[in-house]
Amino acid sequence: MEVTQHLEKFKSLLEPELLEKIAGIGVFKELKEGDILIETGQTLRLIPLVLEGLLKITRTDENGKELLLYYVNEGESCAMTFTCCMEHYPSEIQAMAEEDTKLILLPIGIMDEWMVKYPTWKAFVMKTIRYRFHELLKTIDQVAFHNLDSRLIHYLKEKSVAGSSSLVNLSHEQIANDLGTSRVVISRLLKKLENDNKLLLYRNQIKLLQAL
DNA sequence: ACATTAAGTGATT
DNA sequence: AATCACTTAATGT
Repeated sequence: MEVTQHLEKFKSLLEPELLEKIAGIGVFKELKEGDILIETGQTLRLIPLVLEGLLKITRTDENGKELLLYYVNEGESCAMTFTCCMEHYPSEIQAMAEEDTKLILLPIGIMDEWMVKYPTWKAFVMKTIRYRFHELLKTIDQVAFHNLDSRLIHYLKEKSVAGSSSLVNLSHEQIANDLGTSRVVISRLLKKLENDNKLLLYRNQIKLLQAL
């Protein structure tokens, strides 16, 4: 079955018996780029495990403004689900597929049992929470202690690394959304960076230079 | 050629 | 740094 092959990614993390259970209970789901898995305020009764692709987790304010919190990569799960959805609290974040994504959904009911029954599951849960928390702290750090310039530079570098290319294919608008600001501001900052020979601007594309 | 979307910019708060 | 209003440039049909 398709699910079983994808579970390979979890093989090093979870015991075989557990993997079988996941394959048995889990519901396979595919998201297209831009599809929304969880919206703010929604109560999710399922735990997502990302098999392939990338989920973008954002905070949305009442005006619909977004702020990028972190990404959920392949072989990971959303830490928020473990914490808030276990107790049936509504989600405080939004999860959107950054690219076409395949995932397995597990009912939250299994949590209690699995936590005691499978040490690897407990370790996995703890690990993802710890890692997410770390990522979140990095984001808070950026927001709290750095101005927009350095946040923008940091953001571009991360994108560059993620795509392993000095070319970043994003519009100013998209960047502004991720950083929770307006397009005009991003355009101005980018222009300044271009004048300083830190990067080159094209339509829907930015080339980062060594000087950055 | 025309419409649409992205990016650049001055002025204002 | 945000918003407005407007211009210019690139792209799609």
